[in-house]
Amino acid sequence: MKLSTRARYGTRALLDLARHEGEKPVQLKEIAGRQDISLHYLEHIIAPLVGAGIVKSIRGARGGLLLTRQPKDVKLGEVIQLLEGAIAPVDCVGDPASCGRADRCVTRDIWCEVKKAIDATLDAVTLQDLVDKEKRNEATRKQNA
Amino acid sequence: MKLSTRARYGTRALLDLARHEGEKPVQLKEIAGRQDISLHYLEHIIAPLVGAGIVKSIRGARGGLLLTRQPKDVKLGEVIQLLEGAIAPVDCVGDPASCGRADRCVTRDIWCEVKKAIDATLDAVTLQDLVDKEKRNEATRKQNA
DNA sequence: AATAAAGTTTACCAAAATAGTCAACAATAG
DNA sequence: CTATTGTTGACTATTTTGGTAAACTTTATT
Repeated sequence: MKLSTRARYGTRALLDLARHEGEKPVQLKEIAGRQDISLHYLEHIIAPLVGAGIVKSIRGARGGLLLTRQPKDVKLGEVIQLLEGAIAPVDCVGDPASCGRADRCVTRDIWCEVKKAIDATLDAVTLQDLVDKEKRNEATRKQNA
Repeated sequence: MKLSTRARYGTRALLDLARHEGEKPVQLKEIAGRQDISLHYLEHIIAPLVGAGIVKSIRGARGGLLLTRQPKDVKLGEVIQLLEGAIAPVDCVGDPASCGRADRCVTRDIWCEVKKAIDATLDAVTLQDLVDKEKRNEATRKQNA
């Protein structure tokens, strides 16, 4: 039950993008630098997000990335789904045909509930929530310094 | 976010054990047969459960496995934990030192919540619950047949 | 004591998934 | 035209997972 680093890095990258977005596009290179992620690897991670239309990319000089929606309209569940594929603890949750026992398997019911619990948790959080939280954290740290 | 087959098989095996347990120990071979799991593989899966004392093994002729507690006292969360290791979507959830950013990382907070959601779901179910559910299922199937 | 029936342990292997790098390419601003 | 930036696909290394095999230990039975 581990989250892939793609999902972790991708979430961090989106959060970074949300925080630094303004008029100008944010460059992959900047995000990679701030988040300590290899630029090349980050390219691959961002790709599915561009593909899904969550972020828009602008090529060429002065190019970069932009969010296509407001951070408050981007649920974490959607992001993880794109980076990680569907959150199904076992295949038969999404695809009952994948196991001959699915129709009478009581453990399957449990895995379904687990999936629901995860989805609910992730869908309750938006990028904006993360941005806000990060800002609050930083303010607190500054006070204590 | 996949569950390993060890966790799936292990849960099925324990459920099988709980259902067939009586005075006599239940043999690995029987469980393997009923649950369609390779005997050799099942041995590996059961090992940590024996180690943790959830099941007791009796060697030699007429040996087999026994549950050391009543099925109603075995929470699924505990079982999965043993088979799968701690349910930590990312390492820093269980071990903040594993990532230098843990102290100020807001995404980490989310992963912690996901963990909590999963744990809560799994801890709400016991082996007895599964046994009961399976029995009910079978009764229903028989009626409809 | 001998033997057969269990579980235990260790070693090993193959396939798949994951993490990451590299280099050629495409688009765009200036 | 050219420097800058994202895109893509090929490639590699590592880890995890799923599984098999064989030697070993313990115990019941005769």
